[in-house]
Amino acid sequence: MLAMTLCNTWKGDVESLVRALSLIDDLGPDERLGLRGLPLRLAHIEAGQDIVRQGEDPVESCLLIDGFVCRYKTLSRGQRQILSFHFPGEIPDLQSLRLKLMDHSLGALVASRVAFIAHEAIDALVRQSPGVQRALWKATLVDASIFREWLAGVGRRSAYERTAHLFCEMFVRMKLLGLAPAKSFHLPITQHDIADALGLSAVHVNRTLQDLRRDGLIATRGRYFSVEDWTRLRAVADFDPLYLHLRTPFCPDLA
Amino acid sequence: MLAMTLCNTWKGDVESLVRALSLIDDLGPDERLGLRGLPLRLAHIEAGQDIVRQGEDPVESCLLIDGFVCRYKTLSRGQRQILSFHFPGEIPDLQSLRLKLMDHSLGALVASRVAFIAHEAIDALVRQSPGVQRALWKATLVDASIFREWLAGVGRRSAYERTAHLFCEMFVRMKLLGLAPAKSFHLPITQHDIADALGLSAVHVNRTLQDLRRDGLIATRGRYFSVEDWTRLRAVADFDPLYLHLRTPFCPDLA
DNA sequence: AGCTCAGTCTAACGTATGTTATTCCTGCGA
DNA sequence: TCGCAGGAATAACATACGTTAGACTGAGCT
Repeated sequence: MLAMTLCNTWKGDVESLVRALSLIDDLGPDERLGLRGLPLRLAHIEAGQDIVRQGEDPVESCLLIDGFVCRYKTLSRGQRQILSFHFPGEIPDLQSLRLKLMDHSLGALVASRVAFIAHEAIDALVRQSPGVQRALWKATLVDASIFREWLAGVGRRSAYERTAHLFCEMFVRMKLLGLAPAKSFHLPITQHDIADALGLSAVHVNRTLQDLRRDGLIATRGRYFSVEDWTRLRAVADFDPLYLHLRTPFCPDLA
Repeated sequence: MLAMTLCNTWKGDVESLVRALSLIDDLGPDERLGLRGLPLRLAHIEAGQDIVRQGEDPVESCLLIDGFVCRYKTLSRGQRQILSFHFPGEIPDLQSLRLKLMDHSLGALVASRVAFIAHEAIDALVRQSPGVQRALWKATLVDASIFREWLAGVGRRSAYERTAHLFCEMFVRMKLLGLAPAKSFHLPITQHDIADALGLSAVHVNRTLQDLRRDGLIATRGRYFSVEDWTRLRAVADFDPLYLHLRTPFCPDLA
């Protein structure tokens, strides 16, 4: 199979988007219908490949169907800062609908399936459906809110707290999307990726993970992570899900 | 005079908003007219006072007319992380139009004049003017882009580079707004504020400023800062104004 | 079974930055 | 003119984290 495959819309693909958007805004039947009608161009992305690059001027945005992607910046001396992680149902580069040039890159951390949606199509939908417009704007604002939380974390939290916070966020977001059935979840990222997300070195992430395990807060097996003590993990991380701006407040239904 | 004064609209106040929005999006005559018609509730904010607080659910947003404000988060152990600085003409809490609860606070760094605009009024304008809607969405996206740049800075740049970068950003943004006539500008912030913005300690900011001065990159006199060597400052900071998403690319008209 | 390679882990050492505490300015109000 | 207070500067010391280098582990491939 080619790296990029062109297909027609398959209705099931856009359901994850509807579900993800419903987490932060109330979608009526018309809005759902409008979203379901968006024309999709399906594509496969290999692990490690970029979907969009810093400086480009894309004419479509990318809905993640399956896999795991991150946004990142590359600085002058080659250092990488990961800005966000994204799960199926999210549109990581929705901002390119309004901002002409990409100020960062979007890359796949594992082999992923994405659906490109032409900006023209989104614009047309948004013009005729204020509800969709509202939901999409809100989605970009939640995005920004997560950047703020990360900024505060990198600026003012210790490596230990920061790492705990990342696990809290990943856990809650995955749980809401149905990607973390119980207390454990599959996060296909390396310690190096975690380091680049938290503004740390890979070595120190390793040390910190060991500390978190020793303290009984999390457990890891391969790339499966599990929350061993949600209450304490959350306390250590100073995690308050307010910044995720969820429509229905998250209640940790854990033993 | 009272701390909060109620007044009617004065047309001049909203011109700075029109000007600021024009930096990132092309406003037609209709859009300008719509913006000028927004009802304003003027207020004075004392230095050090909060305008909105984390956790609140405001029903209006705040256009900064005069002064200098910042957004910040307060973490569990009282540490403060400043998330952004804002100049006259900007609406620092525009996001509260769509996001119910504030995930951070907005505070005045000096005595400031602001104009509150009811969310209802903005919503009404946005419904009838897609152009204004577009411009405001874009403004929140530029906001997010700046958060990303700061995140990359705090995560991956040294204190020296990070401080240089802040001055580059402040200089360019102030110049575009007409607040930095020549190469110098008035930034009414303490070294402590700079520390909280860059994720550093105040002591280290002091050391770093001395280094920047020694190297002939900037000069400071009280709270007046000046760029002494734009080319080198920019190089040290790895500053690329792309992330400001300006409509007309910034050309440093410096000797 | 034996490679191979990516990823994890360990160790020793270096340093950028934080902490605490004190002194020194400087602008401003009385 | 003096006194005051907030901010800037300095000094001595502490440490969280980075760097470099190497050994270990396990999943996939032949």
